[in-house]
Amino acid sequence: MTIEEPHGVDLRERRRSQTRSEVADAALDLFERQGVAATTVEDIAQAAGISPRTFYRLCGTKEQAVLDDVELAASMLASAAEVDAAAPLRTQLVATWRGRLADIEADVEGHRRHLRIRRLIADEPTLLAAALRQEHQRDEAFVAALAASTGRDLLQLRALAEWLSVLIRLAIEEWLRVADEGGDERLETIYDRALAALDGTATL
Amino acid sequence: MTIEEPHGVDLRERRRSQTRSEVADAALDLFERQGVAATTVEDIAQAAGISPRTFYRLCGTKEQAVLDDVELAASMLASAAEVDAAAPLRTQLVATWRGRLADIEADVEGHRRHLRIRRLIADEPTLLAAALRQEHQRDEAFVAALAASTGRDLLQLRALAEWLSVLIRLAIEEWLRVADEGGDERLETIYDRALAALDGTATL
DNA sequence: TGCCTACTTGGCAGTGACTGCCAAGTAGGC
DNA sequence: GCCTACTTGGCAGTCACTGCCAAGTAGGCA
Repeated sequence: MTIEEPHGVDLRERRRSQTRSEVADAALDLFERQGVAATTVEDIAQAAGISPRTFYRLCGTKEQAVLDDVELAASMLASAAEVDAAAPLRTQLVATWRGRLADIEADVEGHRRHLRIRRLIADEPTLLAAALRQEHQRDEAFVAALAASTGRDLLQLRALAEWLSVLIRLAIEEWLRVADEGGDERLETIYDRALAALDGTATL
Repeated sequence: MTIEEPHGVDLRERRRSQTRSEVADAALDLFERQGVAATTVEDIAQAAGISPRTFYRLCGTKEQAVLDDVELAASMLASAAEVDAAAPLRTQLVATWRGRLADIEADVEGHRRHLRIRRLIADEPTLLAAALRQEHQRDEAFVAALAASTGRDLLQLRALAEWLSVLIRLAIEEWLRVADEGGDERLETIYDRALAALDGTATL
């Protein structure tokens, strides 16, 4: 069992994530064209050139097919690990994320895709539910990671995690809104506006 | 059409929500006993003495059967309408909700049920997804109501709504945690702790 | 009192998501 | 060129959910 580990893992893994992303493309396309409800798994599978059975093994559900790619999750966990437990947490995380969003914006191909998915999520209730759940899991993992690396009070960490999550969501949703109205405001600026809005909450 | 409106609407409505809550009880019971996945709609319908077809008309989905009852939604909208647009919003809303939570705690029968549902949500991914989606819709409606009654900047209102939503979620989840560990801390106190944690975020 | 009509209920049939199981490839490592 | 782990696809089954139609049911009215 363990002996065979280093077989062709990398190669197979690569192939796997290759088809995985082809499937995601096919799904995204069909969802945009016909809506999620009207798109069957068979449609997607056919468009991606695999069998429905394989689709399920690969993606689990229709929704996950387009959602898994929205991987801020890894970023979030990474930022939890990098944190300096002795210094102010919020400041560090806010700064980290400003950089992270700049990276996202820099990858034009990737962020265009990201926006397409976000738009879809906003329109499709079943996608929204799946996305929210994913986000929630991400937040929980984040809290766990923060707890591990800082050892602080759980309620406070939860508050911090949810707060940060709101900040990012606000920024990205505002980004989508701006983009859909033809604006070209930079993501970083939008992020700063979102931050200001969230902080301004105290005196609103 | 319009002539028949005042028929026996109230009476029928009453009957309807009567069976509706019987169904909810049956579902809650079965979910706790066997888990959501292992419980079929037919099980619930049978336990509630109705046909599956009627179940769907009444509840829409398995998950909604237990979720609809978690109606903080009305409260939230009400608090948006009551708001004094000239005074500081956050302060008003925080105060309103302290009272609202006190009411919830006062209704012992009701809050025990509420905790059961929350516990279930925490354990059952499919319920979680549905609950999150419901919460999201609630928040959007809240923003719309706030916008209507205050006319302030949308991004700020969104930030405020999400912030408040986090506060309430933190409080209720902490409440569940405390309850499950046998503590008997008052909900109001927990709410204050959650508020402090969320405010403390800025300097964490 | 008994009909009229709007509304409710339940059954039936159909679609499609998702799963476990089994058989047929396929591709590294010997 | 075989051996073996892993991948793929098909098949059958369960169950969520929907539209349609037929059979109640309960107020309101002659």
